[in-house]
Amino acid sequence: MTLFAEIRETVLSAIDALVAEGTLPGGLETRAITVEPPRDAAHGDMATNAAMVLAKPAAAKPRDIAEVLATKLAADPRIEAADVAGPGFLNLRLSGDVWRGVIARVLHEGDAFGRSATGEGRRVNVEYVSANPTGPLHVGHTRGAVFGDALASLLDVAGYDVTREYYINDGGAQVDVLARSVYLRYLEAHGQEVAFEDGTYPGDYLIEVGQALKDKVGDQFVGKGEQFWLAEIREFATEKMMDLIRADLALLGVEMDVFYSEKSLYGTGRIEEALGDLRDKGLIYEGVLEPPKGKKPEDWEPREQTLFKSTEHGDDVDRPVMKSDGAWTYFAPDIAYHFDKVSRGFDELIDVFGADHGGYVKRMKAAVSALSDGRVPLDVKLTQLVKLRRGDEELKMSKRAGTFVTLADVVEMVGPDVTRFHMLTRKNDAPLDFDVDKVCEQSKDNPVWYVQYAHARIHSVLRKAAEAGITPDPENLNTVNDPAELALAAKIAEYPRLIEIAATAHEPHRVAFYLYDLASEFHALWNKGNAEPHLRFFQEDDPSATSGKLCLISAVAIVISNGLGILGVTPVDQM
RNA sequence: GCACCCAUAGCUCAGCUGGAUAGAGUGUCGCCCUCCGAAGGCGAAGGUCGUAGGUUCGAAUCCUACUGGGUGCGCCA
Repeated sequence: MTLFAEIRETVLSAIDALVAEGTLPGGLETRAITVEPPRDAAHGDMATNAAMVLAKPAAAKPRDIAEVLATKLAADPRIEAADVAGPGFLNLRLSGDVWRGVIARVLHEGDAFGRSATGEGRRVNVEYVSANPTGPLHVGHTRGAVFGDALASLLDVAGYDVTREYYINDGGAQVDVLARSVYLRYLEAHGQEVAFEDGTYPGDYLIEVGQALKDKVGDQFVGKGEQFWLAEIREFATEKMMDLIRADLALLGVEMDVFYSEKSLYGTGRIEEALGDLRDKGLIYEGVLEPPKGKKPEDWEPREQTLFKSTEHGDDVDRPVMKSDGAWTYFAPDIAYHFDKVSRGFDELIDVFGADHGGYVKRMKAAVSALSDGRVPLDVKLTQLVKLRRGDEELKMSKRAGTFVTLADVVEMVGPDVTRFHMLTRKNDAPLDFDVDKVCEQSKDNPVWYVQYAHARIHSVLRKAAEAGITPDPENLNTVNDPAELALAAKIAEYPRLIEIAATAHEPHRVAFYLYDLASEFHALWNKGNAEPHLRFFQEDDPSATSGKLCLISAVAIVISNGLGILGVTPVDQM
């Protein structure tokens, strides 16, 4: 339980006591009562809206309720002061012992500090990256990979049972294109001149795949028609591409639990089974769709297709699952795939897509809602574009020219830690500027560096103290009592609550912002030591005070390390 | 035409799911910098939270309608 939740319990039992005394009427709804850090620290350590929430049902003035509640709460040893403010807020100031207790707890729990039980062991599946197996990952995929991975870690820390999953789109036309492209490289490896027409992948990365194919099969496909080699090369090339992608992900430290093949859904009855489930629910029918208004395709003709009645589950129009020639649309295997996820017993599903899949969200939610009878929520997180630049120069992507910046390029330029952290310094649904020069800068406006610097600085002090034979010992915590020091401890106390909020909202970027705040406050306290020597962490003639202060900064380092762990960034001890 | 996302300080962005006087970095201006670890520190100015309504004790946050930007819209996945 977080400190905020503990104090909330205290508030609730104070209310119960007031009810028992007859000061407040019984049967009050207390769900809306919150205990939060106030926006302005000058207001105290925590604030509760209890009086305002209870005012109406209790038929009393908020400030009057706040007054009696304040008296009750002030009797608690942990609460030093309870003041009524504004329209009826109750501002609480906690005793120094509470904050010193937080520090001791962090030291005791170590890397378990911040772990939470909010997930209650619920099984959640996070699907991310899922790039087509037709080439190396590029910057866009990088953001999805980092976001999905951090979200998965965040949920794990919050007590969920997390599965990280990659859906391999190896069942559609694009892998045929891949196979044909590899065939061209294969012919090239045999010394032939080849031309890459539109509709093939001209990228250099296929050269070695063509060579590898030659090494494997010799010249048996040369001069043969597609029917002799397409299936085999498709298989061969897809595997090579997945090797490539796995290697790319490894550069970022991303490891999937499950790679799920789209192809495995075809010819195995899985698609038919999933659609059968929808059919049994009366959600599949033959029909003709209206053309989209405004932007009508040139060659629009009304066609009868097999449709999924997604409008019954919140979509705008029904969606085709089968083309007019009887082949499945891409939506059909996706339905089957999500049916499979539901069948595997997940309590929650999360899909991380690129922003260009925005139009796909409603139908996917509709499908999951229908397949699980509303039991399993699906959250789709869209990651917006990454604008990669070096200073004023924009590093452009062009598929036609074959010049696209790959994940490997980015990691090579700035390293995995900087890549990961920076990709998480923006909400997933906001576009991201990634300046490869700026993210490596060593200054305060570079959050990655600033957070790492705080961690390194702390370890530097710890090393220095250790040389003098001083270590952090909670026995000496009573020497930590300056308001500035306790304020830093209070910031640390926010961490577990932040994790719960970020996990519930599926927003890992909050962790990055918190770490920047925490690092700022640590650096500020450090600087304050310049003017006020008693705040310096290393006190020349006072080992016990030093030891107490070491506890405080050790706790900061632990929280930074834990937070960075969620983001997948390695904390450094020196720089 | 429709759907989804976005709009907050000159610039880049936070804002804890409805709370108090809306915050940070950068930029501008003014002081300070013989300081455990240098790559700075303190302070000031800077806002009708895109516009107009609505919901209520209370709105940047929820609802509606507009404006502007992005993404997408039946045999591409």
